[in-house]
Amino acid sequence: MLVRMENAERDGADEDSTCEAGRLAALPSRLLARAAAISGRIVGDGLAAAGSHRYQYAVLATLAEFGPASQADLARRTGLDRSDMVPTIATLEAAGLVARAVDATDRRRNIVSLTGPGTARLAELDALVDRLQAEATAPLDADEATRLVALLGRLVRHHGGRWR
Amino acid sequence: MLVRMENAERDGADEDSTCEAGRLAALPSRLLARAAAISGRIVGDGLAAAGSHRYQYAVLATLAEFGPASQADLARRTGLDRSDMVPTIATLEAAGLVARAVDATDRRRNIVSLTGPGTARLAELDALVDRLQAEATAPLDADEATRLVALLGRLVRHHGGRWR
DNA sequence: CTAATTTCAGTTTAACTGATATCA
DNA sequence: CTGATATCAGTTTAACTGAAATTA
Repeated sequence: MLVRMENAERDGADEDSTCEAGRLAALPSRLLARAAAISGRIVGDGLAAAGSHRYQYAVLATLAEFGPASQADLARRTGLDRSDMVPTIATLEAAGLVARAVDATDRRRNIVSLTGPGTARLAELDALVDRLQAEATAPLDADEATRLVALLGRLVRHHGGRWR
Repeated sequence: MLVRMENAERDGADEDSTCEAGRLAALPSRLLARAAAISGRIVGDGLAAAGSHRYQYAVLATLAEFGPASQADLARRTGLDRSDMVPTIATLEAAGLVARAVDATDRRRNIVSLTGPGTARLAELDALVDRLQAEATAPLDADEATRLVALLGRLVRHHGGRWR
């Protein structure tokens, strides 16, 4: 399989000695790693500047979409580790953005739910994240970004749909 | 900008409670992170099983393409950190795959060059890496993988062409 | 003097592991 | 009993930082 880029589709930036170049730069795994690092930094910094964190955003967005859930369910739905869930929920609860209550029907579980302030906060963060995603996928237009998402989605789903 | 996936282009895998789902799963930054994690694990494990490492492969491939170079030049061309270069080169030298010699015209520099065994080893690793890239980009066909690489290449080049 | 190179020692951070207590 | 949950403490690893010694 040959998936290297040769010289097609350059974006204007010439190679220089302070920038990696060559066959290596066209390997899918390396491009994925760099694109992930770039987008991760943009989204992480943007959320941090707004006083949040991608773990928090993942929890809030998942609660809004699926409704109240135990921490274990949230971990599965967000892809976060169960142990990283604990301080994330604690921070959100301290900020009044979620409520945590022992499940009366299964007292092992905490039922986590969005509060009113949490819903409002999520609306702000949704708008912010939309801008950050657009920044992260620049210079692709909306159509190209959609194609990228479709390709990545198929790749990720093919490889088991889970992290480990 | 709306770059979410809705329900189009599913790959056969239905959502279940042990797999993250929802809007979140269609965010470019998250898909990039997961695709990078998947391909990084495939390539890293594959190289490890062959007794190598992606840092070593990056150095060998860059030496083959650009010829002998100082460690600082190799760091710039590969995108590796100058400090991670040191043990990488040391390991390659100990295995006889590269030679390291003080540059007579600038005694701060080590000139690193491929040895015969290094060239042979690179040929093996090139074949291995090609297989691993194909595995990492499955289930995309060659054409789709090329499109993915083109999109990622434009994204990465737009964001400065460097890691930091 | 400043600036580049190699090297080392240590930091940071996300992601993860293992163990414990609790409960179904 | 097994198995799920919430929690905590600690590990791992890549990526990075800062500084020393050397040389241009």
